[in-house]
Amino acid sequence: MSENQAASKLPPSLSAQEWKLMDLLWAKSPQPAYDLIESLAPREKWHPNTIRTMLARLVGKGVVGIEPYKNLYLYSALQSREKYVAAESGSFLERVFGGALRPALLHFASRQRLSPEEVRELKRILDDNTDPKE
Amino acid sequence: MSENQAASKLPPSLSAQEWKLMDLLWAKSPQPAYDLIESLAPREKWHPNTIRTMLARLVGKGVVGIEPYKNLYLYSALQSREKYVAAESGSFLERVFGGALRPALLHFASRQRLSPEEVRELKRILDDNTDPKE
DNA sequence: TCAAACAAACTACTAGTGTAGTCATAAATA
DNA sequence: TATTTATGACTACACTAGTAGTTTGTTTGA
Repeated sequence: MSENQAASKLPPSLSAQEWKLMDLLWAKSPQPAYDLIESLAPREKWHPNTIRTMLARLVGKGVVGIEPYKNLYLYSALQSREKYVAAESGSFLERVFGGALRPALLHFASRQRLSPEEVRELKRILDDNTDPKE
Repeated sequence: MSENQAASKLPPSLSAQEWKLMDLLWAKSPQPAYDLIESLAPREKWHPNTIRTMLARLVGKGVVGIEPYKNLYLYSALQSREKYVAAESGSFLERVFGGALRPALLHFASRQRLSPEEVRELKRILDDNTDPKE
């Protein structure tokens, strides 16, 4: 089996918990386990070892990199957040909306009151997004 | 333990596979296992028993109802699809976009070329959605 | 120098999911 | 009626994730 799935098109999916950990690494990499534990343990009420185990598993999956530094290890995100956002969005779209973007947008847009400013921004995005040729 | 989680605010989450099964039940309920197997087994290449097991588990979770009919059972979706769409959308938003709707919308809107008509429709949705007071 | 404290590694246990095999029973058919 | 077949129930097994305990090695202050 291939050890390095890091560069694969299909990144191993992340659980909700793993997202929380990864978010820290996406915000700052590399970091020692200690810092991650300090941030997450109280907030999520996780045991330090829980976080270490998660880290080890993410390293095993090739999602997180590990490098020795002094007497400990530094961990870093190997995959871009964007990649995961795209992958998750895709699988979400597929699962829930059968892959159709429009119903998803409609759902999200109608899910919450948007401020006029947000609406304006979205419209601008929509305009930019429209294929000018048509 | 409570047997009836059916009416709970937090429906048990569905896996991607379970969504596929539920989509059939959302399209038509009730249905005998046979019909579901006939639809899914070839398309998904699942063993009939796999589908029966999934059904049994969904029944156990209170997501699917079961009623005897002649010499077999009919299964039906107990939860509305909308409820699951909302729940999944919420957890997706939370996980990937930290619960913030706007970045999610931006992401989706910029994810794909939209046709002018789609853009128009979305704008209309946005207009309808805007709080008129502000 | 010796013990406390921390890092890392290893181990463990549960619940859920994917996937199906096996068994019992009932129904249909040769 | 004896046999095949369809249904449903029960059992199984691997894998992952959540969650942490245990062990061991290392660092460092008393």
